[in-house]
Amino acid sequence: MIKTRFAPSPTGYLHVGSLRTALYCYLFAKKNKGKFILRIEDTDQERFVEGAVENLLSTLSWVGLNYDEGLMEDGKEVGENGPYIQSKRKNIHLENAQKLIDSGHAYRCFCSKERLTKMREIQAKNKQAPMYDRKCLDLPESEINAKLSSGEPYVIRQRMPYDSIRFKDIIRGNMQFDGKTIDDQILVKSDGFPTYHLANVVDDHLMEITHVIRGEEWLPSTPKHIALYQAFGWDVPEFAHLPLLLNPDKTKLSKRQGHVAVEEYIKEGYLKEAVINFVAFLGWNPGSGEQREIFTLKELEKIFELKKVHKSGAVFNIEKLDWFNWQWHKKKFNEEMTVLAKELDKNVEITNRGFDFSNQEAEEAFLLKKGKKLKKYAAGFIPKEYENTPELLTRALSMLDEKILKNKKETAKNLAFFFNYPEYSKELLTNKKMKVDLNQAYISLSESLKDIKKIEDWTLQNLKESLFETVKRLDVKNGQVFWPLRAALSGMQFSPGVFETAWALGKEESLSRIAQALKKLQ
RNA sequence: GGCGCCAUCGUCUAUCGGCUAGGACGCUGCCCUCUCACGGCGGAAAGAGGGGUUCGAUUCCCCUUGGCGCUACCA
Repeated sequence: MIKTRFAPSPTGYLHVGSLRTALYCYLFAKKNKGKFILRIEDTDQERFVEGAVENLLSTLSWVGLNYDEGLMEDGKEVGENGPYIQSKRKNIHLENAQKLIDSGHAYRCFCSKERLTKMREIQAKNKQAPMYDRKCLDLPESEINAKLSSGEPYVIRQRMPYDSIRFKDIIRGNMQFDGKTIDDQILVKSDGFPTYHLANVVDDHLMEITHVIRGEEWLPSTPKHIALYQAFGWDVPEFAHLPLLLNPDKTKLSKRQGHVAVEEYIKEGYLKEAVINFVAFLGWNPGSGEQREIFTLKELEKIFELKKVHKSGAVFNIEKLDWFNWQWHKKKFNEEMTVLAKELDKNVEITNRGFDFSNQEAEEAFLLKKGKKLKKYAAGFIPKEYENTPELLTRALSMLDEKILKNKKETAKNLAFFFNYPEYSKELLTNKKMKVDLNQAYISLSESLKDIKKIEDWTLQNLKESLFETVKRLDVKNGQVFWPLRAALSGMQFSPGVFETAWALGKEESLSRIAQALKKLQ
């Protein structure tokens, strides 16, 4: 049975790079009908951050990466190989460290940090690789006991075998490291806690992890881990080292160059589907000429292959994330709107341009419901004062679906003109390209005003009919009527279309704005 | 400095030795159109360099160059 694990350390938040690691671990396990487990690696007491574990778990659950074993959100642990919080496994680690001392694969080191620093300085000066000089390797038993009983602090170091170590990485193929260049790793710190290296190996073994999938930054320490497995006499798991996620300048993705915490993206309103989809494609691709890019988690579970993960790092390109987000927003919203439209009108026709309703009532009801839905989507980006006229707000929002779905942060900006008629010069009502001069604008506005005044039922349909009638009567091009009218209604160079704008504003306000525009032209 | 990893458009990538090097993001032209947007159709844009192997290399090997990672009593 294949078993993978995601083993984050709770240092504050879930990093997007970690999210991808977790995703790949999850996908690989799912694809192979294996198990995915979560272990908290909190052996570094100095870096402990309050609330970090909770944060990690809730973020993981937000994206939907469920695990079969590990610490659950309610604080309970699930699985037979617990505890899944590393600090609770301290004794297990220490027992195993002792075994290593007994078998000669590890030794106590009493060197002070000062001595070690000095030693490294000298080595650096001599252009040597900084490595522990094994001063404490062959300390006589009597001396060790004396130091121990006098309470001198010590660490436990792994005695590296100095043989060259080879292994096969699933992603990178054959790896080889010269054993002589590998430092005697500290296994247990002087505070009595194990380091990552010991704890990770012991726990992975005890938890029966078959595939260690982790970031490339661990590649150089993999030989140390393999040496440990061998020292213990344990089976060595398979390794897969994932390429790094990069900043635009190609350095390891960091906080300094943009958002790196998954929760930031949640806060910004990114959809989990988009985040997962985007992150899955950073460093992996279904290959075989597949050109589709939009995939659900479920679909990814079926097609994911570790062997197709790349070797080189991938730049985290926020613009592409935005595109994925937009695709997903659109997809989900359209699905919801289709359901809604069918509910309201059994005979609605779905065209690639939108919905054709069989009756006006259905369309009007649809628009209002759509507006309300969008209000929820853009929650937090709508100024409070707009809530004072909720009907206007709903109608206005219903016309801004694409803009809101694309970037809800600009909702207030897009909404403003509906609520406050902007100041503008009469030139806005003209358009050279469309052959609308001041005179034409005056004619178009006064004639269309005359027509729409007669509309009793202020519906989108009626507005369209009425205004096309105006165009026909004046015998001009659509734009010659619609441009000045849209400009007059919105007071803006860019806005939703005429019909939509007029409909949203309502009859009274529309007539008033047209009248005000006409005044400018007199 | 030492050790290691990596190398196709600006970015994410396809290619299992035959390539007029494909797609996506971004950029851009045109069309649609009452503006913006959406949508549709195009365009510019890539195999780091040098050696091999081969009838033929982006693809396999070597070197160079470049980039990155690790080099803590952090993970």
